[in-house]
Amino acid sequence: MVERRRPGQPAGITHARVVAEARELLTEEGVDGLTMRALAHRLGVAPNALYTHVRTKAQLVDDVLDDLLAGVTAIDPDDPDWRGALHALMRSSHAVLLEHAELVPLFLARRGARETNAQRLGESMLRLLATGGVEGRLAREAQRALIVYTIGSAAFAARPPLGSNAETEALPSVDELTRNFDQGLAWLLAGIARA
Amino acid sequence: MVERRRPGQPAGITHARVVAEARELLTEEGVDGLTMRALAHRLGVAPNALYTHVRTKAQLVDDVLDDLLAGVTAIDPDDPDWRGALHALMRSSHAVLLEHAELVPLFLARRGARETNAQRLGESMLRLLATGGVEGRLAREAQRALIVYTIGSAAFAARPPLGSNAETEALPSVDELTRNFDQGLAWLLAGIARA
DNA sequence: ACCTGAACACCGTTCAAGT
DNA sequence: ACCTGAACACCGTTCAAGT
Repeated sequence: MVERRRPGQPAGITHARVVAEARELLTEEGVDGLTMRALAHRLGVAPNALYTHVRTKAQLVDDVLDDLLAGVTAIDPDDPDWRGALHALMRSSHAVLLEHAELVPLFLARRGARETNAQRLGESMLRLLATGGVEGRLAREAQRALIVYTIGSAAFAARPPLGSNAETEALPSVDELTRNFDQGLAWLLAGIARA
Repeated sequence: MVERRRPGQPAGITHARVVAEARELLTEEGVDGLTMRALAHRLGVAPNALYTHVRTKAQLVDDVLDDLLAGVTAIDPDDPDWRGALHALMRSSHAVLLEHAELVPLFLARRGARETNAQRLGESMLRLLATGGVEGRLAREAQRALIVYTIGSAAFAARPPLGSNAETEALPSVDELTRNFDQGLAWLLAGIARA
């Protein structure tokens, strides 16, 4: 806390630490609490020190999201049960995004932040669709529809912040959100499979 | 411009004017340009004067979105071709949301801003689904899936702001966005109809 | 390269006061 | 009720400088 440091004295900050601390700050204080200044304070550093490790706040948000996507359960992209594997992949993505649902709308707004993990997932999806005979333009559209539905569901599930004035009308549980998600996903996959 | 006004002198501002001006500001300057201060400036008024007509900025955003939804093409909620009518309804919603796509992620984040126009649309959807024999819990889930997909598609289509550093890789046209949207919607409706 | 102090150019919102 | 002036408590980011 009282750590005095003079200019030039390194504080042991890395990009990974910034992202990890951002995630913690996010879960504790919500999306409005995620500010560069609060993040710097947590790391025991001056606000502008962050700019050594991160280009902008928007880029940081992208990095947090992609860090989140690293937690998606791996599947076999050549699983002969392509529809089952695709369902599992999207379900895991949805679950992982729910962890920071508040952040997801920002993700949507930035058109998907094509970072490494997101790209890898996209490729797995195309592989599975190809196994099901869905290829070319149609595969691209199926991929887009699945992504939109999955990210959209997570964003839609974003809880209002704790001190909200919204009627306390028993927000749906994670379980219920997942069941709802599953149902729509099944409809979508059924449509795609018959294409 | 040089209109001097003393405290108490009304400026002819109404809630409707604030919303309308917000929409114009939004199309001209994008979502980052939509600030209370810029909006007040446009209306020739001090920033805090807006708080006579609007409770918070978040509420204003909700109002703008609902104002937007007023533009959705009316359909007959008892159309026997329920699937066609539902498709048309969602397509029109999608088109209208594309007008301020940048704003849509905020809409998602606020869980749908249940204002009057949004409610009316939701009821039409349930009516049409009932005509198709989809009722009760399943109807609720179909409604949710359709809304998530429609709003998600619009949000996903949000153009990066003009001065973006994103590779200028020929962003999809509105026509193409609509075709893509239609394809996924058809899949979803096919799945729902077979439920 | 990595950090600090200070500053710039903003925000949304509130408060007290005037008509 | 409707507006103003002034202020509060913040923001993200940049610049110059120090090691």
